[in-house]
Amino acid sequence: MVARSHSSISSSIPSAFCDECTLSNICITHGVDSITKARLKTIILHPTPFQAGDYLYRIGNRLKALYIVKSGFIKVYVSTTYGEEQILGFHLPGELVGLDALGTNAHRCDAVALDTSRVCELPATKLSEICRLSPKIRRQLNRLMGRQLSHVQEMLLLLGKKSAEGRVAAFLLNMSARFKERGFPEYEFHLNMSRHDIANYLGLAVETVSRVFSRFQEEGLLKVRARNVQICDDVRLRQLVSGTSTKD
Amino acid sequence: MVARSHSSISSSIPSAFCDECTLSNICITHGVDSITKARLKTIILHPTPFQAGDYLYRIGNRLKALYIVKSGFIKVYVSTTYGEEQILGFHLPGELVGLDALGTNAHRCDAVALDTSRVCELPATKLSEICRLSPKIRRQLNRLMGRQLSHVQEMLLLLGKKSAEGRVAAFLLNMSARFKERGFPEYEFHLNMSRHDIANYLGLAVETVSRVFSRFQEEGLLKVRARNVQICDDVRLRQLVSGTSTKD
DNA sequence: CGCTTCCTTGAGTGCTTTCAACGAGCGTGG
DNA sequence: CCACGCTCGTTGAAAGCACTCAAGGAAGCG
Repeated sequence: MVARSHSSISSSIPSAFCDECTLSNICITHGVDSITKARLKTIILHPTPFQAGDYLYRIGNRLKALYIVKSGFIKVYVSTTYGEEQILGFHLPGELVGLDALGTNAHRCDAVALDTSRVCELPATKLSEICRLSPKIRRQLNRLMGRQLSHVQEMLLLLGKKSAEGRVAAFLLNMSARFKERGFPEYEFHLNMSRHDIANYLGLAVETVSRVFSRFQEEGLLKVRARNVQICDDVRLRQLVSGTSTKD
Repeated sequence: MVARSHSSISSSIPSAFCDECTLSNICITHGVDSITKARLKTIILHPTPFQAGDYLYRIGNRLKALYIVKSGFIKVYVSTTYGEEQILGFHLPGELVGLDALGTNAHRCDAVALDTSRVCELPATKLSEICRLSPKIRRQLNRLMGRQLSHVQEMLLLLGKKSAEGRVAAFLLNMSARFKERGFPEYEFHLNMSRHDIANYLGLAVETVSRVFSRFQEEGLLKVRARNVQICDDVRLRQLVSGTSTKD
């Protein structure tokens, strides 16, 4: 049976200042010297938490700030004029949100909280100052953009080459790894997003996701109860991801 | 009939120095003051041209340099251990290649020339110096990363939500726009890549791409002769791109 | 308790893939 | 010069995977 005390990732509340923050090891400020940290402290804001459904920013908004997720869960997506949406990612605590606007100074995505979410805010007006502060920070920003690029590229591989089963398996393993990084159970977690969101993210129909979940459960790879997932056979899941599927 | 003098984009040869380079208006150095440009001149290298099939870098290589394409055509792709490949993009003159390594200092893609290609080389060791040179350059680098991110995100939408026809139409219009930016005919151009590459890039089977090309031609949207393409009805192509297709 | 949203499951359709064959273009070598 | 083999691109026929449509169950909320 799947435990039910899981929304835990939403209730982890790092303290307000970097040097005491429980996320510091995966945060942008990781490895920065204490002087710089002190100056960061004067720059970084801590706005009131976003509630589920609140937008951090919308498409077209001028870049106001970059956000580091402290707790909660952020969904980022693009939508076309015609109303189609494509979810680009789900952001967990420790991750930086808003980089999409660095190029044009205007956001090209929507970012919405799926859960009560606390964030640290790096005001855009202070960004160049932050970058001047230390080469370390510059490198960190580059690293984070690089990581984001890398993630999106993985997604391209997923959407371009993998079957429905491969995509869902990859998604679950990815979530698992990220929960683990954050000190949460690796093989038993709560998905904050709806099946609809998962389907959209993976380029599938809702029904297909549902069916794959069911099939995985039948085959003993998972135990699924609503949004609670327990991974029972990560080895086979990994095989499904790498397993060549369709085309090419 | 499609003209045949097209590989022209490979034979445009900007002069070696930025201030005389015919690409300067779309290059990373655009808008930089002359002092900085002079210093860039001392940093930027001009290696001997890459031949078709030559690799600029391979997955895992340490970041040696960023490359600005001066002429030719670069294909960038990831490949999994199992041998699957996913093409991430095709780079035309004026575009920056190698950003994927900024995060980890190691490349996560392969980059190969599809044609004889000249490049400018920004040595990685000089990168931080370049960044220190001017905030303008920093911003340009950010802009370029942002643009890349933005492009990959568009691709996600394409692969996640569009039908085969929509994908091919979007691909053709994208190429068209980029040729136009570079002063080449907008509605008549040569595709340097194979159908196989196009298919891979768009997450389709080769045969599907071929069929869509044929269908488009039958319907008077295109004229296709081998790799030469003439766009006859860009309006309907645009409709095909935005036209909602499958799922969601 | 009824409403709504979310999720699941079934049946049928269809788009894309797969398998297969063929023509064209091209470089090689007899 | 032409045959040969190769890659590339096209086309046809058939199969399959994922989608659409439809219905019903479960859970949350006023």
